[in-house]
Amino acid sequence: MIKHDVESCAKARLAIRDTLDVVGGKWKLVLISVLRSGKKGFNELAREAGISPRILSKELQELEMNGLVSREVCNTKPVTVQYQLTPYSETLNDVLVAMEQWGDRHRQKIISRE
Amino acid sequence: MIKHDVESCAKARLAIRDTLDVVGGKWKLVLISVLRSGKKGFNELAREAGISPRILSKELQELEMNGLVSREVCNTKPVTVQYQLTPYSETLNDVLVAMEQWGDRHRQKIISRE
DNA sequence: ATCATAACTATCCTTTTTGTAACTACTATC
DNA sequence: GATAGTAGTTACAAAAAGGATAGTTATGAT
Repeated sequence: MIKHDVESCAKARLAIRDTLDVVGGKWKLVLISVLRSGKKGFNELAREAGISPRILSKELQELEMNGLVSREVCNTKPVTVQYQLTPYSETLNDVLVAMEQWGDRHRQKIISRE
Repeated sequence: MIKHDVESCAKARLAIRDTLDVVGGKWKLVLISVLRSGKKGFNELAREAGISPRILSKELQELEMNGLVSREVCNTKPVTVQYQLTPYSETLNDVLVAMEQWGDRHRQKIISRE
């Protein structure tokens, strides 16, 4: 059960702001979602997510700083870099799942009433 | 269990984008969170959320358009308006709760390692 | 030597978002 | 009449976010 008094709501607001600070914005959750299908290279990620390199680079750095994504440089012919989710990123599963489900159902709702 | 193949991930990304379109941004979820403690007037909401009237007005309109908040004009001495969550907004509970918990735990994590 | 690929970075620019401050309309009170 | 409270709106400015394009470094293939 969730409390709705003034004090607990202030806490809730703070927590939501914190979450938004880390995974808010247009790309963070999308990138995490993409990375759930396995580690990816930079360009691969850019293609799959439909994001420009400049933004991708910035977003990945932020995700890395927050411990959600790890960057691994591989000693391949042309140096490649692999990005993958960290174990800590799994703590976001509930958020991810909740948003996926809600988005899906909301879309159904919109479509069905047109 | 969650699938991670290319196809289901594309769907997941779409759903996440949809969700972000509706409740993304700096204020939407915060306002919903504030409104969970009961119906509020315009200025009351502005004060509690720390948001300027201009933004508040815009955000409330969008929330209303998406069926998450309802606006009720009351016939009081100075006309007052009550904003409150709709039943449909309850479908966001999982998202809200997940984000509140994650934000809270993430904060703990950050604090404890400083 | 030239071209291609991977992973970025730099520059420039546009759009979106957010904020400030002032102002409107209406009523009630001092 | 002046002032205050409610619910906004308007005009303007600043900042943040996002995007397009080209360039850089490094390596290997042709």
